[in-house]
Amino acid sequence: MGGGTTRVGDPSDKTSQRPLLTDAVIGANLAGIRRAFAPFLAFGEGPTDAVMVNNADWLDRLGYIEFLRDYGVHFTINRMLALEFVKTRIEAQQPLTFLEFNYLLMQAADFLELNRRFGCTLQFGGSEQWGNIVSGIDLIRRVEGREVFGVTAPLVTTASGVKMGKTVAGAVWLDGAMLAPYDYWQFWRNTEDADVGRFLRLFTDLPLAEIARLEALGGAEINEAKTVLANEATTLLHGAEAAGAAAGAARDVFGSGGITKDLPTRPLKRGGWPQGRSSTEVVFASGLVSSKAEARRKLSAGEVRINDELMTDPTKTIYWSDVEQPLGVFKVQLGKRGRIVLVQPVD
RNA sequence: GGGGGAAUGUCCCGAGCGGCAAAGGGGGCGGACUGUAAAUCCGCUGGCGUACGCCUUCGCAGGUUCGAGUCCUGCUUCCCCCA
Repeated sequence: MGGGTTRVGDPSDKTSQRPLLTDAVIGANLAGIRRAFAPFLAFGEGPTDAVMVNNADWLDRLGYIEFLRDYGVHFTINRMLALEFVKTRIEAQQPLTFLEFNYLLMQAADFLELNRRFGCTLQFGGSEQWGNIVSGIDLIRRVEGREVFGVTAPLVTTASGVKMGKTVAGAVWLDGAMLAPYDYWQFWRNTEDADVGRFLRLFTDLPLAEIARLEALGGAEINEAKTVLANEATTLLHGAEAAGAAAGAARDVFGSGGITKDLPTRPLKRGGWPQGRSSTEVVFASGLVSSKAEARRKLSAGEVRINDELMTDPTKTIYWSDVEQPLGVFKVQLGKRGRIVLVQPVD
């Protein structure tokens, strides 16, 4: 956790100055990140358990002179100028601040510190971290005489070049409270054909032979592979039960057109309205749109179905008595086969 | 220290003779076509309101004007050139 490095910000992101975070916020973020990783890692005290540390623990105490003397001596400008991100910035006549230039020293120092404290020998990161990681490897070799390693992965994009992680409601959240398991399952189910094999290898633990069989499926049969991908990925994050429920909900929705309690559900206050609320209010309550104006637009454009009926009048009253039984909810759907949210009237 | 340039719809890029809710892309959402896919074509993409409508946006703060993204002044940040 970069509680220390966050104070200087991400050098590559020049458009937005990263705000200084208070210790309280950093603590909350740390807890949040820990929660996000919990399904995949076992945190604890055991020999193979995961630990999460905050680099503010050692970076904050570091004085400038001390920093220069302990770490600065091991870095030559000659080598740093040869780094790819430095070269490209200089060649492109783009400014490279001293702060950015120093960022990799701090990250290298982190690796060294982790190596000393925990015997950490491998640093993993996105491909843009290559220079930072290699600098840490060099530093550890010089200071400790130990050989350590780095692994980088390319930014994952879809076959059509789109960055991974964007979806209707924003990002693909790992937190089930931010993105319902059903929607997480759907995200994987809607993978592009060309990505299925790659994603199965990257995001599931299936045997390679099985993956090879799945990605060989052609035409509409590839959908079977997508279902497997969705099941596996959702199981890893939310567990087999949630994955099964999401798959079942999908069968009901896309197969029979029915609804189940496993679909995302949002409340709608009855308030002072005894009979019902306008279609705009109901759609807004679903969270499928971010404003009532957008709800009106989408209704008028014929994008919305309520209880399987195309609803084009933004002012039409939806009566409380129109809820679908036995769940007692309105089924709000964006697009003919698009996202579905159940809206439940509450007092 | 001196000179020049730039900041636009809070997703991004980017046009913008003083009348602008603001061109055009990309992205996103929807439709047609399909297989809950891709590609292609079409529509939508500031907020509030049932509605004539109202409100808020162009780095920040003032000013000129009936009226300012557009002109003037100061400030902030960034870039380039000279020293």
